[in-house]
Amino acid sequence: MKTQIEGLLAAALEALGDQLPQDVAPEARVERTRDPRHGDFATNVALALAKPAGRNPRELAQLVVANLPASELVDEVSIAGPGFINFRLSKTAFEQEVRAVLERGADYGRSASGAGRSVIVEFVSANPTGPLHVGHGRHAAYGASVANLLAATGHEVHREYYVNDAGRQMDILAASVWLRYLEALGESFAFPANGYRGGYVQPIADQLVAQEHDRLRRPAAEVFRDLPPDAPEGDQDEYIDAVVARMRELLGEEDYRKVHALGLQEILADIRDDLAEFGVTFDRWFSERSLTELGLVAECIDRLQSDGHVYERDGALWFRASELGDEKDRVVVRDNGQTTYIASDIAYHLGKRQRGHDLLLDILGADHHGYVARVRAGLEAMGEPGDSLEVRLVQFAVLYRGGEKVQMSTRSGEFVTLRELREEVGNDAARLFYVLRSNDQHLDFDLELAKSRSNENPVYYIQYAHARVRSVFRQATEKGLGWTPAAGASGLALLDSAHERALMASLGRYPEMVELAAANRAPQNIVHYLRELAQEFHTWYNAETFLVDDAGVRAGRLALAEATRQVIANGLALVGVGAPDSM
RNA sequence: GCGCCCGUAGCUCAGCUGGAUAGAGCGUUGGCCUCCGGAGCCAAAGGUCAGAGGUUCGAAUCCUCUCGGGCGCGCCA
Repeated sequence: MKTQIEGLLAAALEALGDQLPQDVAPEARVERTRDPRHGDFATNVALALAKPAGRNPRELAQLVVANLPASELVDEVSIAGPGFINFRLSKTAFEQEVRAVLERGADYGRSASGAGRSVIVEFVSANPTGPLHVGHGRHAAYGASVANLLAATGHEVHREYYVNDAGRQMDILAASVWLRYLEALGESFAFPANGYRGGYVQPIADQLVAQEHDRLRRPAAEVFRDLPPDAPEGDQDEYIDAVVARMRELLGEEDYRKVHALGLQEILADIRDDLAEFGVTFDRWFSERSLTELGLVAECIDRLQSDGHVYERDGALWFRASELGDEKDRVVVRDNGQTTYIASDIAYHLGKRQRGHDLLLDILGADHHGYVARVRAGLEAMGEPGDSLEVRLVQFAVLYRGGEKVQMSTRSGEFVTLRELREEVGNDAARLFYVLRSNDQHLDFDLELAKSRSNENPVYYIQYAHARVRSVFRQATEKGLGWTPAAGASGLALLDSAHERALMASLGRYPEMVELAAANRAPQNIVHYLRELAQEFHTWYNAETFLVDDAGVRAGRLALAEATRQVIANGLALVGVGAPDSM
């Protein structure tokens, strides 16, 4: 609808030709009005052009209006306030839009505005050292919704999970698995303070027992001989690193790798299943280790070196990030010869560009904001545009049960997992609650509210509207009242209540909402829109009976109801929430 | 100390990249089922958009400062 108005306006400006400044000011736009008394759409072109044209805005507005081509879509054009041009659309325009919803079905709201643009969305990317917790759930829901929005607007979208399988945390996981294995075989000792103590480690250790029996068993006395003290007397980090080193020494690299791989494989499988059940899938799980194994990190460092972007100091190799917008220079190769995560990240992001993606969209935790300048500097050093990287930060989610905050601590292994949350409140409620708030706003996630079956809960409120339409159609069938889209389309002309007109107008806004939400990476726009749409539907439902005797009116009302259902279903799909036939 | 994010109704939050009289939900108060699903609807009350400057036809929105909250500032990822 908006595009059609823009078309009319463009024609008018064209007709005026050189009577106006050549360049239409970029801030000149066609927008929805907020107040229905101002019609349906308004444009500020006259205001925007007044200054460059050196003319009175109202006078300009009259000129524009006089040159607007006639259209059956517009009932009235008026000039208001300082020089706004208001358009009141015709009933025909609204009916046409409802027909478009019925014709395009699940495709209604999709556009090609992003066609030809390839976006790689990286999200979740949680360390595979344990199950996902509720914070990761927010990343998953947000990232998946944004990816859906981009796909719906025609972008070519690639979803990726970066697997941090190369770092120290993974070594600690391997050690934790092995120690639980030793315990299972009867060794006894104090579990390291900084090891992974969560219950999920045990089944992996048990599997190791089943596979290897006691082949990897070593006496505890040998394992812990002459290690530095653990916390609280000593340093827990130093201690756990010593345990890892001892493990590698006692098992040898091959068997060490075996345990490491088992831990990684099991936890990743769990994460993958968890996300899949949550409706979140990836096109690729990208291994950090593969970057090193394929020599891409080394290649990247070579390039930095030959282009003069690095220097040596204190035995380490430093990247001149501060010359490219970062706060300080960063170590890419440590004094022990190991590359740092920054080197991997640069290689990884460069690879994303080399794979042909125009936009690299990273969804990261708010605590990673310092990382942005680093990677951007890296991309620029590699000759890639810094603005090809876009980062959206997701703020923390805090769980509440009723009014009580649910305490969590990763350290003790006492955190609520995403799986537990999903089992408690259901996937639909979880998906919707996670994207209800703007990503850069802290989220208070109330478990009781998410479970409640009342109008406090937007999930049920929106789904209920969808189910109600289905129910009405079931009733119609039972009463032997048939309905066809064709009959519905012609029946629309018979609808003229304020509720019906308002509902039609809201349906027509959907494509703009998708466009907007995609551009702003703001799935909450869709949720809020759906809530309003459901509200208008419920209001209409209470005010009017659909299954009336007059076949024409009945067909029209069913058409409008069906179109509403379709848009609700389309919108819910974007945020990964189901549209049930009954509840 | 420096950097990033946030501050909107009693509570939880929207606010369409600067538009016309700032909106929802909950909560509070008062109404609506012989009728397609009451998991619903209608109505009322509730605001110095943290504060102060600035930019302009026009600011919750953009800029500066102040106050308050969160998060960063490793040869960890």
